[in-house]
Amino acid sequence: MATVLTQKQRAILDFINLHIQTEGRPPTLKEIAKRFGYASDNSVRTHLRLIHKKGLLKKEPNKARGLKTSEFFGISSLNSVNIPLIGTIAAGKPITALENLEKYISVDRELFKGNDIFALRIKGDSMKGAGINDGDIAIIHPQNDAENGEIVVAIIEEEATLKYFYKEGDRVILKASNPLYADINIDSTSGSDVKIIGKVIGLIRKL
Amino acid sequence: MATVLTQKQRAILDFINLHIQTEGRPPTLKEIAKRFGYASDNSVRTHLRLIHKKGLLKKEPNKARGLKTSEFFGISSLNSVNIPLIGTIAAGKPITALENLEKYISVDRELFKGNDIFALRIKGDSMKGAGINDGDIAIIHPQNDAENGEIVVAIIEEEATLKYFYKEGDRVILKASNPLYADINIDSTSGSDVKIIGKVIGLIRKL
DNA sequence: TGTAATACTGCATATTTACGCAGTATGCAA
DNA sequence: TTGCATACTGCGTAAATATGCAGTATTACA
Repeated sequence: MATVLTQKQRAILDFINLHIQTEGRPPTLKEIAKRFGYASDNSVRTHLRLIHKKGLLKKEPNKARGLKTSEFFGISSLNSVNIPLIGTIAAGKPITALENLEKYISVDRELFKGNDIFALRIKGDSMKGAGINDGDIAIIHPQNDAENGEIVVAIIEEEATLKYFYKEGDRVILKASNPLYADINIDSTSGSDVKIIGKVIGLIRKL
Repeated sequence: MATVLTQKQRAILDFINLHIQTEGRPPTLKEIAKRFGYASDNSVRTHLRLIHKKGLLKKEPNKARGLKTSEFFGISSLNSVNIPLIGTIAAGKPITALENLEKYISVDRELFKGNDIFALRIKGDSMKGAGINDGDIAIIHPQNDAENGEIVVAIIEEEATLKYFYKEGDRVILKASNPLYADINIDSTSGSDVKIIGKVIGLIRKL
């Protein structure tokens, strides 16, 4: 008898599990009580005590949201990361600022590795020759430098633009793959408004 | 320029993520302060505010352990689906058979919707004009038909190939975007070996 | 019938936790 | 220099949260 949960207990345990998975934190006693329509959170406590007796719940005393379910949720084994998708660039703001945020998208964490990677909605056809089309989503690793031939994100006149990166001595040349666009030269001496903020490490397209 | 997190901010964000994953709940301000040796939890608060400004952290005010990292925005892990990545086609097997499986990859479920969608590693440059390069991963929705102009996966001589799909009365024409490849006509009367197995709904590229 | 386990209410209190305010220090850029 | 963003301390307070205690129903079961 002592190994099986009653319906109520099962429901409460399920709710706790779900809460952790969706909210990233366990519920409080009051939140559980509210969910099940209990007037007193003490009702919940007796249930929790019983579930605990049956070994399916741990509790750290005197801690806010101290519940732990034994069915350790495998978020650590999660193979995706949510990264911000930047739609438009707001003048004077950090590129990943809230103002620029379109939404979050989920990408495979093995495929696109790195801290602080983000996604950028591409406008225009300057990189069409490289298979990057208008409306595509580029995955960006933030960095200020790159290797020759890599594709970087440059902020030119408040606009994020993709270009091929080439370095010749002290000079940096940004080339579009589309010959209609002129090369951009960045001289280390001349103060330039062009900033390289990252390197393209991947691409996602929705058809 | 603060496009990226500072080292401290990154370390704190990582700690929060790790804490959620290992403990099942976010840390409190004091727990973060203790971890980093701060005497006052207010130090943490300023850091959190800055991380929040950069869009990588949410906070539910007046809640114990109210922090949410971007991993847990929305429905967290439910944000993504794992789909099989098909590397090579083994003769005589269903396309998603184990023999063909390269691995599983995780994709955003909002971006690529549908049951039984799978990923296909693209070989060759027959669709280069459409921005699909050799080595790209195409996201496929299984279906036998399509609309004019859509890109489909056809099995031609035991090889999965991408083609534009066109229908003229009873005839189906498969065109490559690369003019070096001849069109393929499928006549409903003639027994053909060409099979359309799905439609390309998206693309993922690792650079 | 009685008794034990489950299920629930209500209130008071202690602890945890978040937050507001006031201040110091450092590096960096105009 | 001034100004500004980052980095940090310390204190006081209010809200959130857990817990202790006392009690009532209901159900299952011996």
